[in-house]
Amino acid sequence: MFARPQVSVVKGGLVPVSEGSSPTQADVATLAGVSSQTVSRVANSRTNVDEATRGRVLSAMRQLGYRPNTAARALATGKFRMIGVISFALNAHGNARTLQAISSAAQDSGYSVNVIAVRASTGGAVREAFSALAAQAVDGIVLIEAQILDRPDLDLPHGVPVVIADGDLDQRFPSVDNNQALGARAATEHLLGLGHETVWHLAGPEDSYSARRRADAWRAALTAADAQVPPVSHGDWSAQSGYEAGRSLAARQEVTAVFAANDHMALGLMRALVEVGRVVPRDVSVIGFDDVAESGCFQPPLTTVHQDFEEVGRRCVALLLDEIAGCAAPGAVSTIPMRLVLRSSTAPPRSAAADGACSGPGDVRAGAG
Amino acid sequence: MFARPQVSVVKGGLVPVSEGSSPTQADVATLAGVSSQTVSRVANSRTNVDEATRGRVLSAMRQLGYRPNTAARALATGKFRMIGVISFALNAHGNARTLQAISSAAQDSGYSVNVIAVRASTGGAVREAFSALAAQAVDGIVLIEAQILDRPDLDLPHGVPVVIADGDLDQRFPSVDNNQALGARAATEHLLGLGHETVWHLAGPEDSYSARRRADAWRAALTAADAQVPPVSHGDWSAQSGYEAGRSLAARQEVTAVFAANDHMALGLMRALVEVGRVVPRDVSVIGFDDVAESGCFQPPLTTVHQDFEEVGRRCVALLLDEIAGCAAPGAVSTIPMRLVLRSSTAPPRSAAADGACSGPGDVRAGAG
DNA sequence: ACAGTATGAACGGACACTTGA
DNA sequence: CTCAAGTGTCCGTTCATACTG
Repeated sequence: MFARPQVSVVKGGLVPVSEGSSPTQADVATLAGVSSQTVSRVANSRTNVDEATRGRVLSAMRQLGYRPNTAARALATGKFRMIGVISFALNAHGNARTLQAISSAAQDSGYSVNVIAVRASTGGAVREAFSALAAQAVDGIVLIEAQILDRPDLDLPHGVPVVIADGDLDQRFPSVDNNQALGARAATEHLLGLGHETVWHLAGPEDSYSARRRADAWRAALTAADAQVPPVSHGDWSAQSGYEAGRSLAARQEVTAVFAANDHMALGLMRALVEVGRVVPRDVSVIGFDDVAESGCFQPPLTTVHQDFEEVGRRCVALLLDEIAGCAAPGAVSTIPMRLVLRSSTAPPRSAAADGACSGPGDVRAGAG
Repeated sequence: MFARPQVSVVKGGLVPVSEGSSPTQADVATLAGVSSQTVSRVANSRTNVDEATRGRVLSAMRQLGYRPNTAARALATGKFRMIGVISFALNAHGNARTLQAISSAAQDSGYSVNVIAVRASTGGAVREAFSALAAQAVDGIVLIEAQILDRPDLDLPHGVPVVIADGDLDQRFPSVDNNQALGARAATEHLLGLGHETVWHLAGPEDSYSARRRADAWRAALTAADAQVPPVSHGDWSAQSGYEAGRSLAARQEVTAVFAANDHMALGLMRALVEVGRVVPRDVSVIGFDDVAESGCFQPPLTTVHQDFEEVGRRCVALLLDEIAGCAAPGAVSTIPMRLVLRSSTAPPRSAAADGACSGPGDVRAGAG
């Protein structure tokens, strides 16, 4: 029972303790002349503290630059006030915007955000990310872009609240979704409405739920309109992949309208069309998906489907916080509407005006497959 | 000294404790038949544990799905194994990529990442973000895009290791930088080398260090080549702003070469040029900055300066970890090289072949200012 | 009695010592 | 005397409970 070695002794007077390490509740208490218990009450804005006392404590806190130690608080309460976000490719446009929104919303609710960028989609990496880092110091988890869940071996730890953004297929978790089907249908119907006999589709990767949902809706819209369903090409969301897939599309004279699963692939496709001398939208109409900020400056400005990623992020946080609070709706799906943004990359098919000149299959350059 | 209420009693046998809450060190200890101290030793891979014992503990941990409680560990060690990242606009291309890289690198070193997206650049918001959230549960901080630091009233908390990515001007903190000057100079010299009399500049926002550095290097390159320095226009990095600023540029017949401070503004500029019927690169050469993934699919494919954001992220983490470890180099600046990517948006000026036809100032549409 | 405030035990782990071979 | 394992107390907060005026 000697003098405790660590705690700086401020017995004497009102010397502000300003050593290297941050001040503790006890330091504040000493300075304010109250017990640390009272400081805790003030820090958590409890009721039963005298106004004058509260004021003293508050000013002591300010003077010392006191910040409650989150680790200690977390240990004591079992709550971390932190949400985890797991995502592939944070640099992907939509994911980045969603993350930004999540971060803002979390801050507003006094939560901080722990991001994990999963590099490979190897099941192990995801699970490890999940359990190792997130499950521990986090009150809940948002999973963005969840082809992750595709692999059935990935059992998410139960007990930890989870929300899936844009990717769930089963109903195990609440999820927030852009209304992909609505958007894709609107896009397809827009092109059909312009008079195109059918609409081709440049889809996203096969293991992406978003991509799959867009493709399904496209197919359904075509079928509903009694239009033929052409074979789909797949890209990986990148402009480059859109260009590569676009070359075959561009070579087929019968292609007059293409719905690309995102704006960047649409850009690549348009590049491919330019290269073979087909002009958009005169010869081929192109429609994108996402409405990335710069799509209005594409050449030509791209007609596309606008997604509200900010709203997705906000709702994810709201849902997750509900789950954390205990008022969980197990399979709740929150759906965000999308809208078509009309610009200049779509038009009625040329054939509507003058047909006939269309040369036969001899003109087709790439493989007929 | 009654039975402790919380800790589940596993006295009897080897019943795996699988209640709702996660197992503790003590649970593992009980199951393995050792003291919790030994479990701690195994968890931290200390040497002085018998191999057989270690094995027993390890299997007990596995059986229980034990994960050390990060809060408790942080409280005991004073280390959080977490780095904070503060950034404006996470959705901005470069920032997102840097964050992605930071996240990967941090994971590799066993750190997790706490992101804070600062919404407004109001000094208060930043400081609050900084001290309130980050300074607390974090071992160090990476600041991305630091016009933040511009305001002198923002005193970063001392004691917390900080690294600045792409934005420091003073030498208070170690920083990692793309070699903006090199890239901007290369871009300018490339255009000059093609025979353009001078190069115009579409700069980024005035309060961005990156933008400023690029503009400075452009100016220096011009001066070094005895070329006139035209007035600069400013955008906000967005394609839209590039378009708006680009309209004045496009209207001036004397503009034959423009260096845009990023690819998206270059895209907007090209759009503006198209609208007045000037073709790139025949009438005007355009060069961008960033080399965003899709710039090769622009119309025409954009010549630009490639930035290695991944390397920036990696180095930020490395530097920060050094600082945390104590081997800090106060004003260390780590610079990443950039390289020019030649595509199809630049060419010798048209006047080099045939001039004369250039109509006078009467043709200029927008204000001459 | 009642308002406020002080007290001591967790929370789960790490570490400096101490003890047992 | 060395190496394995155990004991005790602290990290900074919260919370239930006991205590003052």
